[in-house]
Amino acid sequence: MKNNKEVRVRFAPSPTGELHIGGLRTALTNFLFARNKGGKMILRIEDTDRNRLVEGATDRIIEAMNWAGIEIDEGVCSDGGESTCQKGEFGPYVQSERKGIYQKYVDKLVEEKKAYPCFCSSERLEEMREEQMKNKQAPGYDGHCRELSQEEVDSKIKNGEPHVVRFKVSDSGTTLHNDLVFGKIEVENRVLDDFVIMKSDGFPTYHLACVVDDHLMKISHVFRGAEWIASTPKHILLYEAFGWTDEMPSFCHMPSILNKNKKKLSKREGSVSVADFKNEGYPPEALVNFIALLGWNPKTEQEIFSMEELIDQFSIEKIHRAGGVFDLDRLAWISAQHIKKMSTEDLYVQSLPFLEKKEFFKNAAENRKTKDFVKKLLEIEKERMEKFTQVGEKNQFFFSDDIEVNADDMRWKDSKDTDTKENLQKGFDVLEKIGEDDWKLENIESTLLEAAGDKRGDLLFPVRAALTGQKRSPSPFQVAWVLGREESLKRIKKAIDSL
RNA sequence: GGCCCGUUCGUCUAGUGGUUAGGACGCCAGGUUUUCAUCCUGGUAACAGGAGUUCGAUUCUCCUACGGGCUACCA
Repeated sequence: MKNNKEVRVRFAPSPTGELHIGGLRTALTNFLFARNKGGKMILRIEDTDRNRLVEGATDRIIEAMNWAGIEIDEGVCSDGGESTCQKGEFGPYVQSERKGIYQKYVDKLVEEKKAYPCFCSSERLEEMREEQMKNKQAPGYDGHCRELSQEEVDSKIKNGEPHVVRFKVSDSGTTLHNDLVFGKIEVENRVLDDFVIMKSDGFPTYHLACVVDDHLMKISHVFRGAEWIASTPKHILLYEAFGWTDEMPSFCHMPSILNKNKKKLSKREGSVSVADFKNEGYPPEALVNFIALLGWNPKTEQEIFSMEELIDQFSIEKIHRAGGVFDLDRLAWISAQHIKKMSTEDLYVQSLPFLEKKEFFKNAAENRKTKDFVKKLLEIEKERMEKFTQVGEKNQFFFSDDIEVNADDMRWKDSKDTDTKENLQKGFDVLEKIGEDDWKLENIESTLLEAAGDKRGDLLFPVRAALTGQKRSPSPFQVAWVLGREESLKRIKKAIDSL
């Protein structure tokens, strides 16, 4: 690979559904590399399998990438609305719009006898494979149509017989490629069969389309999942057949992402799409951080990264080979770290949609739904949150007007109800002296601590319980601060009266 | 079955021809603390196995095992 070549990488998903976690990793790696090298990031849509198309999938893939903060310089993009657009000089960037281009290149190979039409029925192919399996042979095309005479081919085509085009793979020799992550990978050509490059519906297969496009779009580096390692020799053979080996991109395969039982991540095991994680309330930076660290390591002890830091520190040499297990515990921890670092304003903006879905929030009084109130709540929940879906969940007493609290829950160690009552009254008295304007966290804290003296639990515990109605909760200072003077005093009063 | 790839604590990983094999998550135990959470300290736990090379292998080579991928007119 010439190092003066402009870095151009592409993420090339098929629009068959939501963007998968594995897809996100591929997209992210492409993006990090492009940004690190000052190159271009291209989005190409590979929709040559007409049977698996899912309507709207392209939009959802772009949406997921946007959410994750992966930007596209060229190719298919979102115009901000419902539909997609394309930008760049190497378009179109949607493969179904490039049918004519592929046809031209396939014709060229056929002309040069490097490829040939194949009329074998799927039934025959299936039988052939069964037979091969039975004889413990490697299944593969037997070359049946390789030797068809020109007349036979012409007449079959004239009769409109359906056919595919196969690439002729030599029976001898080996194909070698130097993978940037896995190193030298050598395969004997005889284990490769004459693979299909053009399907009977006139669409190219992945192998052909991807090679033609990567060449025409001047792609410098191909980052893709390890599942493609085995077919890379086919692609190299194609580059050779076209005479494009000089400008062949570097191949860089990424280790697989596995689930707990070390199998390739699949839907059965729970969330696998980026949209799932978004809906579960993980901040995008957290998912990105987590995914970046699966199969890549900065060689330092840093664990928490912003996108900028990832771009800055990315390098291919730090990608490793073994597959990695997707560990939700670790994601949760990384997510908590990101949330802790967020500004309260940012946390508010991101978690509000989740809060608004909750019944306890919908049913709350209007003065508990204000931005001011929610931000105060978030200020104290920031330290306890792993994902946005948890917002308010453990502290619903903030939103409810009649909380119930009983004497047992307010009892500090083995004190008596009369002690509880006394301490609540004491708390009430000192808090009442704080004016509305002075109702600040520091003031509340210092006032209560002063009143408590060296017997903190005796005062603080019942006050906290009276304010929350819960056995566990944030501190009485924080709760009182969020709740406000009036409501706090009201709750303590109510608790006193209940004793 | 064939081909290709991989293998360090349960998980993510660092690392070296001679190290007490390091960090992080999780878990456990302590501490701080009014409870919860945060935070701090400590603990737990790994070089898949076998040969070979070597004075010495976790590190280099080979074999085996295990795991994964591919083996489609899917990508």
